[in-house]
Amino acid sequence: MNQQPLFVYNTLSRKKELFEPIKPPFVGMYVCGPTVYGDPHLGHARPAITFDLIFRYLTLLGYKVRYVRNITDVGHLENDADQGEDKIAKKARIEQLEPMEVAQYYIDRYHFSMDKLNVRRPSIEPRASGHIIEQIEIVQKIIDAGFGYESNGSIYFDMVKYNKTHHYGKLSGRVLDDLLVSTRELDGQEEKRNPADFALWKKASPEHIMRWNSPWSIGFPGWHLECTAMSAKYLGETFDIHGGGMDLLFPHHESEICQSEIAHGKGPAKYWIHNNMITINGQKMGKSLGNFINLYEFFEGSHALLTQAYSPMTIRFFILQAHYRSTVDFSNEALQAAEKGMKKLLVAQEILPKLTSSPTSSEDVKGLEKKLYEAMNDDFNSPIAIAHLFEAVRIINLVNDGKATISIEDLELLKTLFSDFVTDVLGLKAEDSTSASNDVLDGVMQIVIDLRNQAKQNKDWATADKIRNELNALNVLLKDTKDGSEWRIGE
RNA sequence: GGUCCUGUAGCCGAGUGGUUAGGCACCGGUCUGCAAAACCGUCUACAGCGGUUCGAAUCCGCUCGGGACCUCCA
Repeated sequence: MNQQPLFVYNTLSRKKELFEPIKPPFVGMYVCGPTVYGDPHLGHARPAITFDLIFRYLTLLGYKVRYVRNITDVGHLENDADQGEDKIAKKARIEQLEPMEVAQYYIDRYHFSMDKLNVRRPSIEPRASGHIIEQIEIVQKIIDAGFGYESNGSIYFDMVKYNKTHHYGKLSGRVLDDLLVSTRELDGQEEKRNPADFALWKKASPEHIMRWNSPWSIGFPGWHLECTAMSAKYLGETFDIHGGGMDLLFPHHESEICQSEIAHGKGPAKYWIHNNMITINGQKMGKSLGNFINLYEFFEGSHALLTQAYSPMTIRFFILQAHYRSTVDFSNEALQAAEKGMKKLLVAQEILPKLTSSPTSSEDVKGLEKKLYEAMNDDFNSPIAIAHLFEAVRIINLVNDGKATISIEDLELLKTLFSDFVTDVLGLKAEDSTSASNDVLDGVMQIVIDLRNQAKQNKDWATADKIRNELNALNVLLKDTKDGSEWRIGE
């Protein structure tokens, strides 16, 4: 385990801070998960992979991480946080399904895609609909404290009152007075004392099918409430890391802070970490823009913007090649470059166990180890870590070609580094187990290679090339070396 | 309009006030029957204009461009 200090960028302070868990070696991390009313798309992959990286790296460092990522299956409304139809209920109405049928269907689709991307499942994946009681309790606490008021059966958070005693906007930098001026007019605003107030509990209209009993009305919880309730339940009232996409910074996370400050008397998280967005041709993916590509389409290449299919690992590598706080612009060229680079890395990892050691090393593996930890300790800088891993790739290939030597200690260290960083932290793995060893296939390939070698000895290049080309067409690659021909499956 | 981020070579993408990021592509070389792979090497950069400094792509200002949030979106 590495003992160098870890620095993380905290959105609260807008700078990198030394990471010190509240109760080491335990780390509590809460990340806002998907609202399950549609297929997971590239935008869902970014936070999932970002916080998977953080989860995995903290684990490598020896922390005992409890990672909670919720599923929003109620309360997230169309058009406005306080108005409009519930997203899941709307889908259910359109497709004539139970709301929970819709949620389950898309949860399964989400899990399938995340598993493909080799995103580790969180420690706990709570659903908002399963925590209505906890949410009602928080609303009651806020009312009791005098910061929630009832209006026509709905409960709202009194922002103006809050701002007098607390610092509203500490996370997003928003100023309440500006919001009061710029908030646009919406239906139903007359229930609120102030347009900036947000809903804690909404009374259900007659057609609203997802509804629960509460002290105030039959209704449903406000969107921001679930994260406050579930994070406190599983991680405590103040925990280490709260994560999510930058688009959630305002108003969602800002509102969470308000709720937590009143209900618990303190902010929910010590470190706030936000991943940036993915853009397509320089523009954010968005429903209204109609330019978002779902992950199934990526895996199959079935979208007009895609010139080919991209494997889950390619997408993962592509995302990790940029720092999580930068926007990543999607393009076929960038994805193809990522695909090739990743294969180079993974092929080197396959070669690694076959290397032989020498009495001395001509390459600096220990320096590499230091650089890898330094990169990750600097706010999880995966692109730098990957750049250093390509240095390791060069060493592996040099040793494999007999152009460099490596000691037994360095070889073992190199294996450890690949296992720790490529497999465990970056979560990269070879795809398509079709290349898994298979005695029959090995035997057949040996026969084919022997036949081709005979042709080569007879200088029958036509036959030798024919065999190689046709194997190529089957995605079997031949590589002629001094010691004979090697083969592997894959481009 | 308000708040904030950003502009790096053909493409993608790191970065520090003074020393090669890295990947993909291109070109040349080694190797090979020819390839592929690998390795070696070359070549394209820091939006523009000022300022601070011995020195700035890196700090400051302005201009131009791109983006995010303020509405649902990860």
